[in-house]
Amino acid sequence: MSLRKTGKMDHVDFVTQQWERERPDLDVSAMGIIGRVGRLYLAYQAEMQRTFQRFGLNAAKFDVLATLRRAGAPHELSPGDLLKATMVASGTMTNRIDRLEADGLVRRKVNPADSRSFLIALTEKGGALIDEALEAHVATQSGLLKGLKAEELDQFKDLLSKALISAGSD
Amino acid sequence: MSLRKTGKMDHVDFVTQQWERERPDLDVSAMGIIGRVGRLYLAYQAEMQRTFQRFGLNAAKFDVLATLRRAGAPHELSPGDLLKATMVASGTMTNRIDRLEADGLVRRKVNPADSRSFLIALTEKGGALIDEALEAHVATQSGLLKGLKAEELDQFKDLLSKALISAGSD
DNA sequence: CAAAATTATCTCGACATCGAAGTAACAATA
DNA sequence: TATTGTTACTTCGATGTCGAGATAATTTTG
Repeated sequence: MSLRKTGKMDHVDFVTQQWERERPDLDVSAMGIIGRVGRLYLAYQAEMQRTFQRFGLNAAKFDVLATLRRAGAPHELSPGDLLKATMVASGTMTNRIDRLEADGLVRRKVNPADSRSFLIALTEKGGALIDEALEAHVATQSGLLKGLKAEELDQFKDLLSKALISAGSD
Repeated sequence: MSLRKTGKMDHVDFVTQQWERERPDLDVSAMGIIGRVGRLYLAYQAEMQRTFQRFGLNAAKFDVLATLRRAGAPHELSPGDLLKATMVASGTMTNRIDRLEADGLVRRKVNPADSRSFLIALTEKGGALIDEALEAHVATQSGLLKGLKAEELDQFKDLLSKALISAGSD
């Protein structure tokens, strides 16, 4: 590695520059964007996780509790509903529910409409916890973006939406 | 859930709207950005993984092979160097090297400068594979962004850099 | 109404990751 | 050179995820 990080170069620039030296035949311009999306995602995850931990949660548990909470009263969804909302595999959701149930944050109720299924309901404890954790979470998220002006945030959201469409998502 | 997805609303808009109904006291505007960064990351990962699989690789293996390749000849780094470059835990790197070695894509050579360490070297097979996979990878990345114009890409990169700084990364 | 197909969830083995503790080698000091 | 501290990597147990197959209930079909 003969290149060095200097001046205003971040890690993605450094990698890109290495590729330009080693494989000048390749167009690595897209890597500059996709690489930064990845770094940004990791930075966000790391910071948000700190918030979750303050409430004894992790991203997985928060995800399920928040999904139940924002579904509205009576804060009950079937495992299948939760699966669709959270995009994890079936066994993963079973595991998450098991752990939340062990923590006393949700409980499995019989589903009168379909006894293959259940209703996963927030307990009083779970509801109180997610309401509190959510407030901290949105504060954390605001803090992560506080370096951008309102106009930049609007532009950024537009470009993210366009990028999602370009990537064939949503 | 009484809200419905309609018109040009993506999943993040849907979630945000649920929160505005359930917790109108909270400012969830940051969620619209951070949520999209997350969705975009997942979309990119999913698509890039398809490319890796065509070469019998996954993101973890590609990551290590690419790091060795872009380091330049003789394509050898110590496990510690690879650790720093890839940001995984030490045991994870040991595991990755073990698997790549089992595939015949890298080999552990003695490090003449320090026998606590090794040099992880691309084999001929590994070097040929990563060169080929890399070409497909940059093509995949370009395809993921093809819906954005050159000017939009420039703006997007700037905003991502600003967002990284705002998040305290790099 | 019985049989077949579908649906909803759970089980379980494979795998990747983390990170603390262990082992071996190097470096610094007296 | 003997001791002490540091560094480099591996080991290993805990955790989380995936996804194919198993189980049980519902729905469809004849």
